Amino acid sequence: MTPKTVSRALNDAPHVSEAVRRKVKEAAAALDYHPNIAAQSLIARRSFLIGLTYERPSPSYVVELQNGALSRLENGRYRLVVLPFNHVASRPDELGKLLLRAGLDGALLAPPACDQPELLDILDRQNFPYARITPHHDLDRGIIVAMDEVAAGQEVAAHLLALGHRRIGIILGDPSHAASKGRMEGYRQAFGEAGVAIDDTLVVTGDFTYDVGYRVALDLLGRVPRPTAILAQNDDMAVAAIAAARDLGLTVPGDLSVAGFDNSEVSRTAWPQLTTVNQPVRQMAWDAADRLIAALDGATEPAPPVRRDHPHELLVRASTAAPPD
Amino acid sequence: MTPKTVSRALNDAPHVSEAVRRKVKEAAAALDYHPNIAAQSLIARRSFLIGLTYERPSPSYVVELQNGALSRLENGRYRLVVLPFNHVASRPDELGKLLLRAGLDGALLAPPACDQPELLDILDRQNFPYARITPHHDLDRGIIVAMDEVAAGQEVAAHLLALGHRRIGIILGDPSHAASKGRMEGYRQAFGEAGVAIDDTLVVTGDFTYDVGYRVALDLLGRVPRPTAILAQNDDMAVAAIAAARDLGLTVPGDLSVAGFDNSEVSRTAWPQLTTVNQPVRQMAWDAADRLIAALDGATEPAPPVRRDHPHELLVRASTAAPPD
DNA sequence: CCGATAGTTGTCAACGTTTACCGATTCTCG
DNA sequence: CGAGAATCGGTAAACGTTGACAACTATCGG
Repeated sequence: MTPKTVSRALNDAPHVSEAVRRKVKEAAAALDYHPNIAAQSLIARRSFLIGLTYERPSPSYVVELQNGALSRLENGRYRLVVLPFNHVASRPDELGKLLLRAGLDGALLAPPACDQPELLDILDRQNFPYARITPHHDLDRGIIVAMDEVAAGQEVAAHLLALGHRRIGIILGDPSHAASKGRMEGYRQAFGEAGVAIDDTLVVTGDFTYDVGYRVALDLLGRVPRPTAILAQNDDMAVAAIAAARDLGLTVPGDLSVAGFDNSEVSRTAWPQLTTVNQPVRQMAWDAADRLIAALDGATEPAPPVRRDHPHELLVRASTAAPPD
Repeated sequence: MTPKTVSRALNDAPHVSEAVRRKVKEAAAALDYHPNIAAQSLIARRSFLIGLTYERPSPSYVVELQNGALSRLENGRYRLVVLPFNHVASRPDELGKLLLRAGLDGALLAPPACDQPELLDILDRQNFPYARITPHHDLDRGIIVAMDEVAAGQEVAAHLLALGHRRIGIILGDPSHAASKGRMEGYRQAFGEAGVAIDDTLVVTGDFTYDVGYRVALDLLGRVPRPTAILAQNDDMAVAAIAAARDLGLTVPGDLSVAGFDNSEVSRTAWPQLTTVNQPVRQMAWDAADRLIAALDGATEPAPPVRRDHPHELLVRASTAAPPD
């Protein structure tokens, strides 16, 4: 029995009698034999590894991302390698090298890596396949899964405006994440439609983390007159704003309304529960993995990079109400 | 110039003149050439992949685990493959097959996989290297990193007892996690030392999640007379207990003290901030990765499986106080 | 100027699997 | 019953890199 025969039997290839195939499979099971993946990779010129890269994210976002991708990968041959990387914006070339050197078949790029043209250039130069999750620039490059961030931002801002708020503080996320700009653009639209001017002095910049969110929220709440509502660009910063309000003796939503973004776990465990926008991270990650794999498997044609939008949803919960008289 | 020479130059091996080495490196950089990892793996008989497996965990725990492991791996040749797996207890053999088939050099086993003897048997049979993070059984198998969970449980329970609480509700974690038993053992010790009997009717079982924690906390708080304190076996369930108390119109810590476990992010963003025990997850994951790699690299001697304990710390914050009169 | 020596470069085989191809056997059907 | 087809098993080569070892080339002392 040559190795060739074993290979054919295990791979359900033709030219092997059923009797032999069964015997081989039994023996393989008994010996816990598994074909050497390195040898398979060598000949197939693929590693069956997919990378996932992200940057200093809230834990629930990362886990959703991973679980979404993994739910597509499981029961397949592909494995998921995690490659977090900080400060992509300052050195996209290093991340590029890291990805190329890691021997991956392709990668899933979460923000802000998905919006680094330099990084995309490096990857394109080597024909390295990638899927971008919620990118905002260069929407003609690579596989793209997205949501309509502008519309989502518009909806949550319109919600506050409809409740009667006029003096609204805005906490932006990390400026290197393009999502930050998209959501802000949505706020702008909503204010425009309501005929309300955005007070630029009430727009402050955070970085999506609780700690910085708490600091800038304290700052906002110290203004005179005080804002009656805060729009935070993610839930962590929104929860921080609630904590800051509480520490100043304010009640939410009585004295202050707060709205977040993401529908992360903390938005539900917070008190009061956060009004937020559901970002379908899990589904987007699944879709990104699905389309990346399709591109890898049908190596012939690189599948048209059609952008696909996933639906978002405004979730009105207990942290927003009409402004105090 | 033969491939051999290129190999020697890039690997800083001897027998290459500096001039050639420099030229090769320049050319490699210019062409973005990277040696094929599959071929290297084939000859080295290693994949340079390390697996990380865990089960339905709180996001912050997973992220800490990953980041700890990754902080050891970065700048090295090893890559981290994530393999979450649910219900290990019900089918340890499947997880074993998954790990063996994934072509890994070794794996980090978080709870509850680290405590499945059947799984360890399967891995041992194939001489598959693994490091166990906070295991509670078979403490003579494999590389082990741990913390003194019993002592930690004892400290947090002693804290509540010292404040004067006598009617204390206990919310256990998922029974398939051995940590659940270890912490409970610590509670028992503290009660014993204080000469207080544990009221078994006030011991309820959760599964480490917020939702189930909320449900069982509501149940506990409905008892007559009501407990004056709740010991939850992790922070998610503790935060759920606070939410349940609030929904019943009780104040924390005025009417009810609540203590958690883990020092997860939510324990700091909750209000009031949680009294909890810091579990050095990140450091333990780093250590586990470090020792696993040491074992893989020094393939000759499998490094004595010395258990190593990492220090925990009781963090007294705002969610605990003396019981109401 | 020659031989020894150190330093450098090249050749061959091997890692474990699969693809391409070939020969042998069995089967089918006129 | 024999020709052709279908099926089965086997051999050689290839994937890209590295270890072992052979060969070549300067350099230096005598």
